[in-house]
Order: sequence, then C-alpha cells, then structure tokens
Amino acid sequence: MGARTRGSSCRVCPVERGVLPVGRGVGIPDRRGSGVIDPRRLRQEIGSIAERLRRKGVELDVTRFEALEARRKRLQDEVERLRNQRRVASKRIGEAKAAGDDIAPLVAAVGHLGDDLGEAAKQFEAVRAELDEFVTGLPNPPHDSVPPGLDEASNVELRRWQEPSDFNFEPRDHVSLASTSLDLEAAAKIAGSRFSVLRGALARLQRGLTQFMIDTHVQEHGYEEVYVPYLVDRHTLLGTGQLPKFEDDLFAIDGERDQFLIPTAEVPVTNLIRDSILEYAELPLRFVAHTPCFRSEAGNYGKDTHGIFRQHQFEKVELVQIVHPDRSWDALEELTTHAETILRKLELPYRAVALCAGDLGFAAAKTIDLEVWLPAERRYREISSCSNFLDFQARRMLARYRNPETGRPDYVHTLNGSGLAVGRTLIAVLENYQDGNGVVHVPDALRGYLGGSSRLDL
RNA sequence: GGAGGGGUGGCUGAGCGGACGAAAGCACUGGUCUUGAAAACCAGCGAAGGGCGACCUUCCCAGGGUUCGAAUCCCUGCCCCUCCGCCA
Repeated sequence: MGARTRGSSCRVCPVERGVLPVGRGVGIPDRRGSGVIDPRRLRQEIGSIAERLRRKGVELDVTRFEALEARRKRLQDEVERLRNQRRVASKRIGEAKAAGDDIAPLVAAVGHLGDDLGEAAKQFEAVRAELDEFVTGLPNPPHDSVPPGLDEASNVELRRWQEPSDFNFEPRDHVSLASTSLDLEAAAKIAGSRFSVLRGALARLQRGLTQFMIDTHVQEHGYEEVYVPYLVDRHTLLGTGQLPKFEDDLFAIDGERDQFLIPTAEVPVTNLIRDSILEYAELPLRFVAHTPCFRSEAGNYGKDTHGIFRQHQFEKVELVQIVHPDRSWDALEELTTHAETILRKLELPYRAVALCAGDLGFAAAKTIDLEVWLPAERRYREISSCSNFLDFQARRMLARYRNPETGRPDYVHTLNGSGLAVGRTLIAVLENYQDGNGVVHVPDALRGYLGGSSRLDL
C-alpha cells in the first residue's frame, strides 16, 4: 500500500458514472440535494449570488445555468408525467386481475410507456448530472462582512496581542535552534522532501504541545475529545468540500481502495454528523481532535522550503463545532477565542486577520486567521484558520437538526479552526523563547508537560 | 482468510410481486381527564425534489436486471453482526 498524489485523470470518474458517486447513506445523500448553495436560492437569486461569487474571484456562468435549469424543468415534468401514467395503468391491471378479468388488452395498451419513459429518464438523468456537477463546483459565497480583495494583500488585521519579541541579538531560526534534534536529512532519506524527523526534547516538545492544547480545549472550553480515522473515502471529502475540485492536493491510496489520507481532522470529524438528524438539545456539538495531516501541496513547490513550516505531514489539533444556524456567527468568535487562548497561554505574540473574499477557502463563508510572530522571519505567519461554513457543508453532508418550532429538519451550521497547528507552534516556541545563547526556554504553561524542565535540551 | 445471518421511517421492528410510503411498539406533537404531573384514552406524526397552487414524482443500503407493475424475485458492490482462523 502506498500513497501518491492522484492525477487529474481520476477526476473523470464521476462524469463517467453519469452522476456523482452518491446516494442515500453514502456521502451526498441525494443528488438533488447535493447543492452547495441552496438550489432554490440559486434559481431565484442567481444574479446576486453571481455577484457575491465574483468577490471570491469566481465567475458564475449564468446563461449556462439557466439553460440547464430550463431543460431540467421540462424533462422532469415529462418524466413525472409518464411515471404517473404508468402507475395508474399498472394499478388498473392489478385490479382487473383481482376481479378475474382479462388483462391482456390493458397490458398491451401500456406497452410503449416503458420505452418512452426510459428515453425521457435517460435525458433527465444526464441534465441532472450536468447541473449537479455545475453546482457542487461552486464555492460558498463570502459573507457580507468579509473584506473585499482578491489576495492576501487585502486581508484586514483585526487585533494584535503583545508586541513582536524585541531581541537585542540576531534571532536564529527554528532549524538552527533545533540543531540535531531536527533531522531533515533522515526524513528525506526515508520519505523524501518536506517530511521531518524530530528527536529527543524536540519530539517531546511536540507531544507536550499537543497534550496541552487538547487538555485546554477539553477542560476549559468544553470540547469533547475524539479519535478518528486518518484515511477517509470519497464521499467524506465531498461532504466537507475538498472534492470534487481539489483532488490534487490530497494523497490518495494506491490500489483497490478509493481512500485518501486526511488533509485535516476537519474532514473526518465534521463528517461524524453526516446523514443525521440531531435533536435540538444536542446542539452545539464541540469536538477536538489531534491528527496528523497530509497534504501534497501541489502548486506550492518552492514555497517555504526551509525548515518545517510547510510539510507533507504535520500535526494539528482541530476544533469543530456543529451549531444551531442562529448561533454560528457567535460560535465563530468563540472558536477563534479558544484558539487564541492557546497562543496567550504560551505567551506568543500574534495577530488576528480577517481574510478577504479572494483569499477564502472553497467552502468558507468567512475566515479569521491567527498569525504568530516568527522572529527569524520578522513577520506574522499563519498558525490557525477559523471558519464559518454556514450550511454549505451541512447541505453536502445532509446534516440536520430537528427544528422544535416546525418539527421539521433544518440544516445545521458547521465551523472549524486549528487550535493550533502543532508543527508551526513548535517553530514559534523555538524562535520566541530563544535567549541569545542558543538556549530555548520552556513556556510556563508547558512545563508540566515536559517533566518540569525550564529549558529544552536540544 | 473461511462459514453463516443481516441492512426497512428519529429508534426498535413486521412485511417478502399489485390495494405498501410501508404493520406494531417507542419517541415526539396536540387534545380529553387532572389542582398539577404521571397513567389512561383520542388524534396527528418519515425524507428529498418539482409546482403559484390543487397536487405530482422519488426514496425500504447502493448500482444493474426481470416484470404491465419490485421493499418484495435475480446479479454485482458496499457495510454490519455471529462463529472459526490469524493478529497489535
């Protein structure tokens, strides 16, 4: 069994099968509900949705959509009419048979219906598949509060906590500080570039950081710790939005199994509620999970090649919330605060940034990044990304709760955020806690996790 | 890996070619009764899509087939359970 990046050839699979590989109980449960954006709203407010998607740098082909919709409507009407005819006719045959009458003429009269229906149904399926592909490929439009702009230069700083470390010496970077505890040559030998081997105190620091984060979120923020699979199937990735568009960013399992290494715990954890109707009283659900994350980083060759900032495999503690739709904006603030708490306890200078529309991920309606100060780079770098997806993922996953007012199921809202990216926190601790003599001290909050020691023996 | 048994509505679970979107129970909602609650009794109560609507269509794991007609019969796949084997 090996992992490889799967090429674009696999993208045709859904098309070859005629429809996306979905069905009730597996992934996107029903093709007609597989939208991203509420299909009814898409039809009625196509203009304003196109406008909002344009802020994300995406051009919605309104003409094509409307043409497809018109065909869909006509064919669906046709198919349903024929089916109804068949149902009525078949029922009559049954009654005649029960009454002991001759059914032969009735059966003969219905003969052509099957062919007509088959042909119409085939055309309808084709249009529906095309519409489905069109719609699942559309990203979530940005929320009105998202700043305009097409790239990270337009992101807006919301707040800073503590001023950047003011060293009276030339700060060293994490690779230099880690010394022989970080063995990139060994990693390259056994796995290739963009992997790392941590030894001794450094490995323990990473483990300590992880435990510290999970404990804080469980004990102080009320999250439930969960352990989840690191391999997931295609439906799961469709649910959170990594597929069908971003297959190249994932590591796929080579062989008979159609599985992928998770790019983030968001994927398996959010999908825990796929295909379910939660009770109102169960909300909100708050999960924290620590997993390794695997990213092929296609398209990022040559970026951040020094050290362990950008790796094919890294550790992350992830926060996921499933909330009532009225609560998701408050929840985004809370979740972001939960992630910030880790940085504050570790006394790492950081800032919070609202991503502009063009910098948002595919599924996010709004994202707040936390960026930690890295002294050697003399700049803030992303260490957490907290997003509200509204009902975008919930629609794909068919994740609902029972609305007590109407008694009917409504979509939940989903959110997630890193709390935090452990590998990058490791870098931040090394660089911010160096003392000029090449010694790295241990943040107070972490000492209990490192046998009480006050400095790292790197 | 071998041998069996299964996948039906929020849950448990019957049905096994036509009158079945599907019995029954639980849960839930409304009502009667009660000072109140419980119990009892009566009634309601799956989901998705389409239509301005009356209403129509689809869904009994998934995909394909047989049939005028499939939850029900046949094929394939996936998943679950039990026993045996192996194993951290």
